[in-house]
Amino acid sequence: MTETMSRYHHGDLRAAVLRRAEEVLRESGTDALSLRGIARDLGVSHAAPSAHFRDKNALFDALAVAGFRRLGEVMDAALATRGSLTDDLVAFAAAYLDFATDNPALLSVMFARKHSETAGAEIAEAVAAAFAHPTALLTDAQARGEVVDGDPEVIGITVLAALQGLATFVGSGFVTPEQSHGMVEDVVATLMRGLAR
Amino acid sequence: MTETMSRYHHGDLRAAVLRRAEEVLRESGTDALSLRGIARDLGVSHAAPSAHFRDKNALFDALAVAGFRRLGEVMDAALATRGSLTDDLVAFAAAYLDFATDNPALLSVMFARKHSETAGAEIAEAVAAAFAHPTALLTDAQARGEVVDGDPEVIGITVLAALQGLATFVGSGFVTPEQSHGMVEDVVATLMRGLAR
DNA sequence: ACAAGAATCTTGACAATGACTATATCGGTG
DNA sequence: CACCGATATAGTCATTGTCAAGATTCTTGT
Repeated sequence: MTETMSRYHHGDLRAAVLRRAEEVLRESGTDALSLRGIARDLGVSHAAPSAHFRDKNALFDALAVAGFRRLGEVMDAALATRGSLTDDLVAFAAAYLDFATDNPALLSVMFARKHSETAGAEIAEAVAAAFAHPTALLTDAQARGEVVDGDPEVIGITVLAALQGLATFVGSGFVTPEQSHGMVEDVVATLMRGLAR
Repeated sequence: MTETMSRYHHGDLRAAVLRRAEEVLRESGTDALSLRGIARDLGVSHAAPSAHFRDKNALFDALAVAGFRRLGEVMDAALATRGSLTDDLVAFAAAYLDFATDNPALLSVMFARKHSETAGAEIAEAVAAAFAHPTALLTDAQARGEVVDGDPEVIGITVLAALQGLATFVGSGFVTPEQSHGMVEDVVATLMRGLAR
């Protein structure tokens, strides 16, 4: 599985393309990403990736799926050891923001608005899987009576939206990663207590 | 001021370019936006826009500034008539989400992570101006004792992040505009009451 | 009024990219 | 072992962003 690097002109492209694409995304941003550039970096011909990705959008779709898978793993890891609900939420939020800080370009690709219809379903599945753990965290707490009654969908989306919004602010530079790190606990506390006095 | 359409080959480009760019953004999305295409649509030579926008990024920067200006106007209008804090927040949130629904591509340009350093300051200024009204809404309420004590920065960012996150979900199709519309009141209520029981 | 200079627009060119077609090579299967 | 699909290559094309001169319009100082 890991023995064939590129003896000939064959190998496990697709995986290599995805890996390299994520690297470029992390190191140089979205618009530094080109199919030809990746092919060049991997030592294959400029049209080789087209055998695995019909389109550049297909590559973006695959990157989005992979991104949500990894984000899901990160959040699962953060929620492996359970404490109080607040502690769990802080850990979850910190993990989300760390991911956003480390992969800002990937995150914006994940939430881009141009996924093909066919890939949309696959992405939606990956999203559901990624957010399954955190939403379960809330619905469980709701079942135990630690969280307000109400549509779990609304509650979950509100929390996730707050984190994604903060991640967007970090990604666009309006909030520094340090600021976001320092704010996580207070933001979660604000979400828990609510605004009203 | 509005008399010179384009008798000759001169006119008020820059404004025309910005206007057309926003149209393309709204109608066809970000990657359908090309300098040459805009020039073509406006009947000028392909390099004409370069006199007003050094770079394609410079155009994006200008679009971001214009976007935050318009977003600020929209929010100001929504907060023109004040009611209860909750009502005001709902009106504000609805206006934000309407803007996001009507201009998804523009919103992603506004929060893109590649603003030149020089333009960064101008954008930051526009952002501050746009969010001045909503944040004042919260700090005023805080001063009147209607909102929890605590760092106003954190409280404001939490609310704005929740809206921006929801806007992102709408923009990427994970939440439909209808759903977001139906959720606004509940989301604001959730933010007001908090999660904890 | 008018010449000088700045601002704006045009034309031409170039390299890079995404996408397409035709062709060659590899791997597995009957 | 021949066949065929999957995979990779080479070649080509239109489009795009960017740059460099050069032309045209507007402004400004005198």
